[in-house]
Amino acid sequence: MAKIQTPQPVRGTQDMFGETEERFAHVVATFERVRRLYGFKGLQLPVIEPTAVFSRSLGEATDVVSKEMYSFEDRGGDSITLRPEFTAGIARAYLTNGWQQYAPMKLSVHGPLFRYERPQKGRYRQFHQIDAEIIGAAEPAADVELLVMADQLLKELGIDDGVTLQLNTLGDTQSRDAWRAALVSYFNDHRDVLSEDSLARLEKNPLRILDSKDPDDRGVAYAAPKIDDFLSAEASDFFAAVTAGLDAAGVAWTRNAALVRGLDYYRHTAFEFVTDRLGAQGTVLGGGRYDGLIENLGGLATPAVGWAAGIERLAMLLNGVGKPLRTASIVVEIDSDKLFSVAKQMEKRIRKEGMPCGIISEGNPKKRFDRAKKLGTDYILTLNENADGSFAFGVKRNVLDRYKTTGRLNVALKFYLRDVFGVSPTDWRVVSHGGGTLKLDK
RNA sequence: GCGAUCGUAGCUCAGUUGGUUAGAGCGCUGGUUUGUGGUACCAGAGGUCGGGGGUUCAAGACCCCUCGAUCGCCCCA
Repeated sequence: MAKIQTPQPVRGTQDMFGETEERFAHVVATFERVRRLYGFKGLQLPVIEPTAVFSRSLGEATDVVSKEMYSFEDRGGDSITLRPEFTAGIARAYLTNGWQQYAPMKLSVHGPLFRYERPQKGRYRQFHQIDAEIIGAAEPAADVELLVMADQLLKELGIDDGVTLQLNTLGDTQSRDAWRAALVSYFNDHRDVLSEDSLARLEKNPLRILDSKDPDDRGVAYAAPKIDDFLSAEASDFFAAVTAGLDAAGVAWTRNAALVRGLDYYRHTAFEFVTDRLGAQGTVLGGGRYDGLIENLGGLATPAVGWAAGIERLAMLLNGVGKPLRTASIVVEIDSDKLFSVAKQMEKRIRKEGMPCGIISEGNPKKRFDRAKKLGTDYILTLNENADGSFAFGVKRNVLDRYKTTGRLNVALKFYLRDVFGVSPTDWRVVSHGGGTLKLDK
């Protein structure tokens, strides 16, 4: 008989469990809380879109469209793509639902995205992002709002340490085009020193030479023409307004004139929060203004700005998952229906008080304690029977109460112990806070 | 798409220049001891050494292919 081969997971996907999952959930929960503080509305969007949503919005970035999207034909012969980003889908929803009527819109989403790439540190084929966008707002205050929110989010996650906000402007269309032309001619004059990769970039995506990692390119890139020399008065004022807004809000930033975007629809502000703690994938949150995108999708020229951040990367940077909930295990030491029913009632009250709790009553007594210890619960409550038929109720505390949550256990069982067993709340208070054993008379 | 490193039990790994029947810790199962403080004891189950092919008297080890993982390059919406 042939052995059944267990199917393997799809490359670049992950199964999250335990601490990994808790970190992930913490990032999402924090984002959901913070985005509300700034008045961003939530969105739920399809994971699949017509391929045109992305191929049209991404425009000339042929590598990205042809090689790095998960696309397939459905049974009707339509080309469908698993969303590789949020922005294009949001723009499509904005247009097809007539959301112009609500402009300017502050929107947020999170969920899975798919890119057919080689997995590496902090980079998966199915990955997850949080995303925030402001559509229909042309003023620099929108950029500032988004950045202030991002800054607060990173601070609340406790990962702002070692993370810096790098900021640049790509100018408006005229500025950007003039700068790009100057760069092409400059790099053409220095072909001899450019790396092989950068010679290819010169044809396809010259701006990208500026942030090349190749040491050969560094010198030329550093001396390359600067956007500042090509900025129109309007573009210059816009950027000044953004930086002034950040300063006023107390958000630290550094100028990175080499920070660029590969796609043509980006204008003005480009930014990345960067860390040195994630190897080659240093960007923790990135975005910019994409005033040209909605036109690419057939809409009226609509200003928009937004950012996205990889949840996995944020989760990796998390130092802890926040304030832990105190937990309890009830060990019923011997098999007894009466003890089990007492345990059940205690468990219910403890849970109702918001403290996770479970009963352990399988295996020999030693195993029960081993299991309770292994669960790492903060309190182990024991139930046994004394020789005289009364119950012995023990409380063992496994942790120092750094978070002042001792009260919960006390409150959960206070009246139960008093009403059913006549235990005085004072005696119970001592035991629940310091540990010890109580005799429960029926 | 390219490069480097790696793949042995459920997990983390050992396994010498190729040489008897592939090991340990943890976990798991059963039991013993003990009214429980992260350290008891005994026993047991569990491995096509990622997969395929080759070299050899002999391959977990060497060679080729393949799949996967990790890290980097390209790309990064």
